[in-house]
Amino acid sequence: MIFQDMPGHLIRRLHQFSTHVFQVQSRNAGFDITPVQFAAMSAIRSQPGIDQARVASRIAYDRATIGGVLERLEQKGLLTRKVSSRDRRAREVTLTPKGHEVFDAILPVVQDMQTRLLPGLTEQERDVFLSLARKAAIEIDEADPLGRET
Amino acid sequence: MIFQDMPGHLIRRLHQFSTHVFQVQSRNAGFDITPVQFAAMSAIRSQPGIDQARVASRIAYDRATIGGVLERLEQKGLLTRKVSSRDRRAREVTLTPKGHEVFDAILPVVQDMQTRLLPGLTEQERDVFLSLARKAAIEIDEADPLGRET
DNA sequence: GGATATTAGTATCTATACATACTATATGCC
DNA sequence: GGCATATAGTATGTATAGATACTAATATCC
Repeated sequence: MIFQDMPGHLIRRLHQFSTHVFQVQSRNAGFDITPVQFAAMSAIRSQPGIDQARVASRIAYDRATIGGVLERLEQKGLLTRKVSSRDRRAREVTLTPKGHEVFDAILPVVQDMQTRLLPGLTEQERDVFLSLARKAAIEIDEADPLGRET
Repeated sequence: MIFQDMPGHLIRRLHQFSTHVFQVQSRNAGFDITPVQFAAMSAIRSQPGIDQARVASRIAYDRATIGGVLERLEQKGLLTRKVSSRDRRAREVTLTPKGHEVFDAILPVVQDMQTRLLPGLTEQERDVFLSLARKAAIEIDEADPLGRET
């Protein structure tokens, strides 16, 4: 099998393009937000006060990576972290007003770009692709290699 | 749209799983090779003496990343780099005998794992998914955001 | 044939991405 | 309660991943 046709390479290529589009669109809209940062903010917005470990498992990253991501978001003033009173090991994360502002502003940009992540496919083909991707993703979540739980 | 259902997130999840499987299978087989390192070796094997920039464009990476990847492969004794006589800026890359050995040994492992990168899909579904992925990848190559040329 | 534009590789910088190990804390069990 | 175990976050180390800028060398154009 030719390397360029291998599933692994194809998947990587799609992912690379996906992050590329995100970066370009995000910057064009005047933001300095990465895909992971957006994902983290999305998780925090839907669950204010969530702790870091749960942010990580929600969006399927490891704790170490998310620690750094949240630190940078805090430095940008988009969120706050405070030690939980129930569990002094945990840090509860919440979006600041500025964080909400930025998220609300970038959300439509991110939603718009989703249709451009699979160029050259018709809407039907995209639907087929995505439903198969969802099916695989569910299986991956169950095997749980860095997946969620909870 | 729920974050977990967004195309961008699904694609990232598949990519993450794909590299995870690669890492595990590669290690289980006794190798210490990353997906990019395998990709680079594959390009070099099919074109001995290729220069670094072409390795990068063949496998759709930027020059800077590939520079580091090739340096590490050289340190492991899997390839050699020598300044081209035709173009003193370029470095011609070739697999060493050890490099060939390692590549030949890991190739079947990599080919085997390809069918496991989309768990939960039937063979037919996988074929559909992959043909759509290929279609999108071709489009991406033409737009050429970090893509090949040549 | 010399100025100009391109190109190959590297250096630098930022941000993932994840394994592993370590500290502090919490929980379970007896 | 006291101890073994598990968990949250951080620290450390390695490897991408790519933007940007810089140097050296080549190609192009007049």
